[in-house]
Amino acid sequence: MPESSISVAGSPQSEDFERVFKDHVDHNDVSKKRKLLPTWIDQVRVCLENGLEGTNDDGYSWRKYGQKDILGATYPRSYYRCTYRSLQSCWATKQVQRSDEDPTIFDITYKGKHTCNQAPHTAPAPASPEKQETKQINHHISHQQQQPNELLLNYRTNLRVNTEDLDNKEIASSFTFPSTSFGCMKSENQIFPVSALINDNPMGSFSPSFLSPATSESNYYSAYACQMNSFGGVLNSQHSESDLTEIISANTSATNSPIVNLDFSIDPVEIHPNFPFDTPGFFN
DNA sequence: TAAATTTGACCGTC
DNA sequence: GACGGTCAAATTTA
Repeated sequence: MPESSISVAGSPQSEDFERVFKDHVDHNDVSKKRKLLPTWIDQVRVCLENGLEGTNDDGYSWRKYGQKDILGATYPRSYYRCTYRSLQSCWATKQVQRSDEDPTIFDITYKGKHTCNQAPHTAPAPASPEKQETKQINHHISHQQQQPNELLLNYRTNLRVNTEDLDNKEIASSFTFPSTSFGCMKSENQIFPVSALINDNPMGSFSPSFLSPATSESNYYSAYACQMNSFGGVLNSQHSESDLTEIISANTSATNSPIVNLDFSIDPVEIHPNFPFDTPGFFN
């Protein structure tokens, strides 16, 4: 799969996105007609990067089955279900909603667990729907005179994990951060250096004790503030509060939940802060 | 030609 | 009746 070749860690799930999990018990879906899905939602915010295709491949094979214009949303919402829905009775679905505020960001909501045998890392990985959207995006961007700041912003990553209602502590075992994606993490009002959280593991990982502190309400963690860019710097946050307030939780399992990887395909490059990005021809 | 996508219609919920 | 989610026929793609 192409994205594996651009992955720092070589993970087939390499994605440079903000992934947040929501531990959500869906008590409302009692429709008779509609399939009852497992009661968890895994919501992801994907930031597509210029020149990165397949950044949003979660390793599963999805088939698009619908698209709807959503009230108040600029972009339509796409509906996907597992390719092996019929073959293996896998009822996992996901919804992909392009962000109004930042078209390079896709909000992806996973519903239902994958019950198919397709492991993410062994997936045949046909062009995922996101890939195709990514291609469209990239095509679009290629026709824009993207400003340096926009470029830089494309290499951002921000992540928040909500452990509210975190009955399922499994999230800790499946949730990993790459050490290269950000330099610090914020837990509510506290900033934690990543180095304090991630030890020898090259990919970094949350310890259960970190992810699952007290069971107080709204005890979310955010790995947002430090937006490492490909130029080796830290960007100032330019996200709106709505970006920050995307609270998601996951009631997930280590086996079925797409593993979070925040990989960047471009190696960090040391560039002087005063580097003239506006030099003609530097950005094409 | 099989598989995937598109898209209008249908259905359930609010 | 509006809206979101799903179905399924038509169309496109590999």
